[in-house]
Amino acid sequence: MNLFADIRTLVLDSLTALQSEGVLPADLDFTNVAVEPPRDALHGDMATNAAMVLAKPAKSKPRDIAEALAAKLLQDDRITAADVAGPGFLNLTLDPASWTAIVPLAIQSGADFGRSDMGQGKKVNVEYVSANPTGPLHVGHTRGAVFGDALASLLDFAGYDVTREYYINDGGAQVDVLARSAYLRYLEANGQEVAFEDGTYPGDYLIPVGEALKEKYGDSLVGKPESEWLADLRAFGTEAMMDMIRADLKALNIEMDVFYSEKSLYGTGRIEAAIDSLKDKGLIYEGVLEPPKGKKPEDWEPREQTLFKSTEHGDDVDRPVKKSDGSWTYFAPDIAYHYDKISRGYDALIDIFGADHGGYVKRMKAAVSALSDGQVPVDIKLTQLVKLFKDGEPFKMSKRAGTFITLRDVVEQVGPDVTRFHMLTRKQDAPLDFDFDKVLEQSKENPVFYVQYANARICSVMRKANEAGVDTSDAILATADMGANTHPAELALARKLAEWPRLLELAAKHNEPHRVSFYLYELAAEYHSLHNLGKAEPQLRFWQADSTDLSLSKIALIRAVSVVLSAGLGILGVTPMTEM
RNA sequence: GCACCCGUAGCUCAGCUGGAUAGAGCGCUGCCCUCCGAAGGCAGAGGCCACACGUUCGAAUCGUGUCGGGUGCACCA
Repeated sequence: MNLFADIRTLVLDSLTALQSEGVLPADLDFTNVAVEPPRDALHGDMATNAAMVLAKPAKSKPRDIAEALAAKLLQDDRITAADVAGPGFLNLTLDPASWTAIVPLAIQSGADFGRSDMGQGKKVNVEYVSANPTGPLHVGHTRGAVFGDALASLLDFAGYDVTREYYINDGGAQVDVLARSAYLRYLEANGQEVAFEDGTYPGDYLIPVGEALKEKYGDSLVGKPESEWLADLRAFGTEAMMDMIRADLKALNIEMDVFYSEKSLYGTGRIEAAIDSLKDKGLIYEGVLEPPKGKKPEDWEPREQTLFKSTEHGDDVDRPVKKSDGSWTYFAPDIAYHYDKISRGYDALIDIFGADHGGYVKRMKAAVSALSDGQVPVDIKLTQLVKLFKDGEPFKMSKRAGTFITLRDVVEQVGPDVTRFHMLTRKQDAPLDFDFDKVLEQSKENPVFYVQYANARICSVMRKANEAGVDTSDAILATADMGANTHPAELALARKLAEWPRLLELAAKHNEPHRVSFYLYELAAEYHSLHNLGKAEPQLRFWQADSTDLSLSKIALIRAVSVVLSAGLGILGVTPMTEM
């Protein structure tokens, strides 16, 4: 299915043959031999660097190896030309049928076209969003949510066994604040005037929580000391917030497999067990940290604490797991949480954090490395900020000014599809501009639209053909003769389609779903280009009134484009549009 | 002060495992609708890939350093 992989196999086989013939020495390492699309289409269909990679170990000239390899490769039916170029590149031209053979395959596979087994069913845990359960999700969370979800889908498509997980930070002081804030709203619901001081959450979203509390408790908690209601309200508030967050995620079509509670780690001995595990490795000690250099806090004083020797696993300084009063730091339950993930048998962990957690990466990696004895790789992806624009003007989020932009605000204004695609048009670690007007613009300036438009155009052509009485069902198209697709622009499109399985594996290997977005844009561009050629050259139109066979041949090609667009959009979590 | 991310066309950004003449969109200059959706396409101009050194047959890509921008920096979460 992956033509590039097929040809690479052919190249390796040929090299092996050359070895047995004594042309090449026997002990060669082929791992760096690549077969890839050339940058310039004029160089042919595929290029291999085999000769240059092997020249030194084989102690011969690159061009000599290339010549010998070329002769071997030409014996294969699929290879119609093999030219040595530049320092020793071997440019291969393939029989057009090799490319167009991808079309019926794509149509038969449908939404599964490009699925890979590279993951070999390995268990991967992708943790994302993990926002504190103290309020609605905002735009910053949106990016992490979309990125994490698309990455999870991508890995699933690449053959991994993926778990989508959310870590609920319901164990710290911030849920006490939530409980107190909810209590104020409860008093309000009971007719009292309240003031929201610093250190409380004044957001409107707690008003219904206050009313629900009145519903449940009547006025029985009014005037009671905190000790009588704090624990109950913490649980009540957290649950209410998580309901809201789940609904927010649902609005973006995100569903988690696991919600993991931080609180569930306390009082169960699990934090202690994780720390003990580190202690067994000699990585826990009592000590005093140096003050941070260059920026000495006013109230700094040396304190003896329980520390994790994270420096032994690549961190810059050792990190406290207990505060000086003996209680756990935030880091301790996080260690326990990752210990739990490891013990659940994952082969790899991926954490997606906001950019403001950048300082947390090294210690987390150190912890996982220590806990798993370096056996479980953890990749931590930071998602950069989203800059919001309206009418080309930037505007800032500010809780105080009341311009607190929530995930819900964004999705309600532009819809989940546009939100998701646009958030994936940049690498996750580069800042992203989000202009409420531009993302809705219906022009090629807007990649979301451009890709959707290509699919809509294809569907439109097929509708036209249908109206004329041509059966364009996939069953028919999959058997269409591809021989009529010989024009360079048609072959270019087929070539682009053939890149899909390869691209997908690369995107999955690097944990970079944005590559899918860029590929889809390029594929759409190839399609639009061919579509327009039909205006000047009627023989390139997809729907040929005087020949059903010809029409089916050409429509099969673009149906395959639609299949790949749909599969790619599916990974991004975007619904393909059949008309606009 | 330290750590992490970033520096590619006027602007916003791609660029794979190091590979050939570094790509796209916007903007700019022209052109293409009696014709499958012009919501599109084609062509042109525009680059010291921040800088320096190193590794290499070969560096935008890898390494080190410098400069510039962003973010985070005990006992918060």
